[in-house]
Amino acid sequence: MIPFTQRVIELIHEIPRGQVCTYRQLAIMAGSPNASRQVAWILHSSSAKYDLPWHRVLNSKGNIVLSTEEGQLEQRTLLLREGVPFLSDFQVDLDQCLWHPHSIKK
DNA sequence: AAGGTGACTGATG
DNA sequence: GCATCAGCCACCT
Repeated sequence: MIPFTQRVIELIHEIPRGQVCTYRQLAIMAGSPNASRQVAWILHSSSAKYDLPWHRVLNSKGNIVLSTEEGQLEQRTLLLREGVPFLSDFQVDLDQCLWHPHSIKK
């Protein structure tokens, strides 16, 4: 059985350029709908280690939510460079760029 | 083995 | 829309 963490990491790798995903969505796809905090924890602890496109992961409202200010700025820069549309400085337009891999239920 | 820790989320006032 | 609150869960000490 594939561990939850590895599952999430694989999913993040599948996020296409120019599109984004939410913590919750990843948790759902990884099989634990309510483990969004754990998804965040994974990003926090092993984004560099597994070479993840961590910048394509946002919270449920499409906001950039990082613990550090530098991180926020960096994420915004990376997303802008991929052509992701922003509604405001730190909020992307989920309607336009949310990743739809399969059917996601709410 | 028990308790702590998040880059979270939805409900509520 | 903003602030609080209380669930949530896999991983780390």
